[in-house]
Amino acid sequence: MTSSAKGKQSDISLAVCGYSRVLEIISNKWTALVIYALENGSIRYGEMERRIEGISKKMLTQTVRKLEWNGLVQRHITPTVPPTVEYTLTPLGESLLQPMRELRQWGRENYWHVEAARANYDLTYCKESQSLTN
Amino acid sequence: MTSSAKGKQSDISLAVCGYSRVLEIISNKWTALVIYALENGSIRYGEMERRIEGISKKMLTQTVRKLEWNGLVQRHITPTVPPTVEYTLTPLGESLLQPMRELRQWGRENYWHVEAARANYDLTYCKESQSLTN
DNA sequence: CTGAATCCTAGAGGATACTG
DNA sequence: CAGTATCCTCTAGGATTCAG
Repeated sequence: MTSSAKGKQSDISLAVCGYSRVLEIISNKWTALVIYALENGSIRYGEMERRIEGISKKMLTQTVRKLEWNGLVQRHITPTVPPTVEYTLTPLGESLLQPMRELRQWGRENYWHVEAARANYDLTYCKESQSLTN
Repeated sequence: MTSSAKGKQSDISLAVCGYSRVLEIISNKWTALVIYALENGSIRYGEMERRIEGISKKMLTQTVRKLEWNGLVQRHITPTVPPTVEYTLTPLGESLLQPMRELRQWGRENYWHVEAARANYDLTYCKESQSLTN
């Protein structure tokens, strides 16, 4: 529609695309897992660290800070000694849960198709192992 | 539920999480835009290049190849001179459109909230400019 | 027209040590 | 407990050139 008559130029742009805006927010390595950990309610820093396999303090803090910066997560400090810090999804963050759940659902249902396609591609074009796999 | 009685150990894992599996597929810089370009049917290489603002041949080819590898896109070559190459979403690729549209919709509706949250965060914690913005 | 091959840089992310 | 601060590696992605 945009390119109906004359204007055949680029109509798809990183800066404008809604996909890209969301991906800019959730496409980091650990972001989805942190949201995942928060989807059932508030949780403390240490428990997130324990629940998310393989995450380091640095990456956890960095991820959770960016989420807070984006307004998806609320950080609440109780000034005890030692400190107690609770993280919670904001309403904005919760509104993202539904679309993300659908994505997760797609992954659960279809990932085996993806793996099959990869195996087939490699077999077809590479004969033996590797290619895009390694 | 998984960690009800005793097992308080990590129950969220990159290797298993459905989110992460999907993100592994669509979280590259140009992937979403390429799928976007394909959502209304087959399209040729050159037209994708023209429609997607700022993409280079290298990245277009790389992105589209990975999509093909994952079974989301079908590549069809007509051996004319010069060659004609058509790209089309496979049924698997089309099945991803719905969840992605919801993500895009979320972005369109809520991105301004995100920007507002960022501005507020920066104002609160940094007084002046930069922080995570730069 | 549709790529492949090189070279290069910025930044994401890991390992480790230290702290209020 | 909940982080900071450094240092270092690795690779996604850009620029450019060549080719069937």
